[in-house]
Amino acid sequence: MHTTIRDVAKRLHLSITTVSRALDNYDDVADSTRKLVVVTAKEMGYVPNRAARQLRRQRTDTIGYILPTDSAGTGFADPFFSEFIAGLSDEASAYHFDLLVSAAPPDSKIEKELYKRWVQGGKVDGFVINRVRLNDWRLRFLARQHIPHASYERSLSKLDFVGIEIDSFNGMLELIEHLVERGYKRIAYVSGAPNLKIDHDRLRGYQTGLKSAGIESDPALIVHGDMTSEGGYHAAELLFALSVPPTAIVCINDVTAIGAMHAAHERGIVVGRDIAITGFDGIEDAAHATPPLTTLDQPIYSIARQLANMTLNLALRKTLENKQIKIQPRLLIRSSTDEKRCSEPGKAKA
Amino acid sequence: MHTTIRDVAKRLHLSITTVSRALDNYDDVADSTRKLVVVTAKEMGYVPNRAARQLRRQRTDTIGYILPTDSAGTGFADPFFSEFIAGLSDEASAYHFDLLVSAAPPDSKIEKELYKRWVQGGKVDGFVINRVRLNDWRLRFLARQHIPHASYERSLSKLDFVGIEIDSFNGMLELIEHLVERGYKRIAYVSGAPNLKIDHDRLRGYQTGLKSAGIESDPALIVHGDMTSEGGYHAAELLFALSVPPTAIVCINDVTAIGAMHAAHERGIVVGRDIAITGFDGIEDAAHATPPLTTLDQPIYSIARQLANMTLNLALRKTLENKQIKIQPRLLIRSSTDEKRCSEPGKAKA
DNA sequence: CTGAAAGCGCTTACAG
DNA sequence: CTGAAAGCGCTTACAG
Repeated sequence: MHTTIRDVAKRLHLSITTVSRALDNYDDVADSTRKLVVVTAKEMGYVPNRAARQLRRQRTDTIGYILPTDSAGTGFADPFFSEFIAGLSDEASAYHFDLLVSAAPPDSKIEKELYKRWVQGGKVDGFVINRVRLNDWRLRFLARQHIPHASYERSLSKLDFVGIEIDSFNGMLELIEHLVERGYKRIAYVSGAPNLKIDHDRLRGYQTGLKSAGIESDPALIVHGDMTSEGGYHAAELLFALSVPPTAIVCINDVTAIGAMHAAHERGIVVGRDIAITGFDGIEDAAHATPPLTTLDQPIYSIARQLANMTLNLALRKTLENKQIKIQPRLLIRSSTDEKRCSEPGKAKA
Repeated sequence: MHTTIRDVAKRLHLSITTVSRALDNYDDVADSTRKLVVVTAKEMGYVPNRAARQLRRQRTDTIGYILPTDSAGTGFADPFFSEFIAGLSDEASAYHFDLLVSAAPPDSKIEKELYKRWVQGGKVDGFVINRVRLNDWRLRFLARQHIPHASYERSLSKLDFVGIEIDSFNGMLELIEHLVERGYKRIAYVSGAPNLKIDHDRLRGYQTGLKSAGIESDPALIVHGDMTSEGGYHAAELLFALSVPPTAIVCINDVTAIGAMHAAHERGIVVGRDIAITGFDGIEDAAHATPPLTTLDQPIYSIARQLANMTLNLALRKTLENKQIKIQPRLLIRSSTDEKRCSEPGKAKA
């Protein structure tokens, strides 16, 4: 179909061996030959066939990432993932790696088969994983198969961990402290999925934060979301329907918080005055929400780049400088918690 | 490394030919043999090596998509792309295709090299393209090379077009009509990039809509954004600084509108009362904005699935039922334009 | 410094 | 119904 190495060799009356070596910068090729080959190859538009190279080299120079979509498929609209994928792509490109992407609902049969097929079929050299679950079969599977991978968040298992951890726990402590300082006491939490590592950490941070402030935790104030705006909206509605509603709502992530703000707004509750609402992520839209959203910011793009970097370096059998990176979220205080606090409409239940 | 077809054949004392054919459902294999092969292959965890198959079949069963990122890389946070990629992945998976993703700034050298490398290196069988430019080299290039592709939006060129078009023009007419009906007359437009097909259509729709309503268009009311919230924010600031600011702002997309709402809010201008703001896309966060955003909704996920479907069917040399699909955006009227209109603070300039 | 040859793991005419 | 063989386009020990 396209120009092959054979075409280039023929044109120059050289062997394909020499052409291949010239292009790969082996040092046992005459300089004059190399130059000739390089120029001619470029001129002829020669690009090594990917499949042939993969087959011969027994590696793919490709990393895989599987999006944690809903089973519904639609409504998968968290800008977190746009940024994350952009980061993965850019880092992969910088190393002449490719990024293979697919989508599957977390913990589904589809997910399992995808990972297995990609591993067995030799589609990728390694994986980047996020939205890690507390007990995540992916991590066990990849470790057992000795497939390079870097994950955002470690699971609870004792496995060797390569990846990045964000200190959600201390971030939440700081956030709760901020809220308490502003006078908020009846603070609710909207979760993502209970088996997510980040949810686990953030909930613990929330609870410990309350305890440190001497606030008794009220189970009615912990409600389930699903990390979407829609979920945040419904969760907030439940909270507002309580006999003693919260005066602050801490959300697992920004899009959840945006949904919660919507629910507040619909009831005429003014965010930042009547109620405080907070997020986690630092997506661009959070800065532009009405009012701008107080959040724990994490550098999504950069995290993605680092994860891709770890994975591809593992795939290249290089030793990593840092196998485990810890990052601190940065508390961005904005108007959604910034105005002078309202009076607490009631006391926390016993 | 992994189980190969040879391993399976050896175990069953069959030739690799027979194993291959049994697994591929050729009809000249004894039923009993086929069953045996299928069961054994599954048991042994055999998955055909992707590179070998690609090399032999001379096709990749992979479609490519290149994200139009900023050169900066960071801040690429439009949920449009999360949904779009989810759609591409899901459709590709359904046909046992893979999705290769990379990122490059529009019209950059990097973009050019990526497309060329992917084509020459036989990395993908076809492409899905969006954010089409008026005069888009990608479309010319892929047509010339006879590479299957489907694009979201056609360019201005006369090339055969396979893909989806959205009727931005009539959508905007309808939107402007809605605004005029509500009494808004001084209507501004925040653009994306002037060379984008969608921007071209939407701007024309805006202008024609004004004309139909007998409103003279004021060049000062047309300002540049960049399809991000940040861009929308700054564009709106410019508009608010005009001696006679607009009473309505029509934005190229939803995230731009969210940024514009922020700018309004910051100046104490109440959106939906003091000013109308509209978007385009129908992303989830638009429904949850404060106030919820009036927008022209398009089914992003489904569009992506259809584009992927077109591309992979072209790659499979099947004839498409519809080479060109036109869709109508759906006007979703929400509170950002819904409240009773304010008095116009001034007359349009001559 | 250069080339002939093997082989990566498949698929697919072709022969029987 | 089954198998032996060629060949997809590379890379890389090995020989000279």
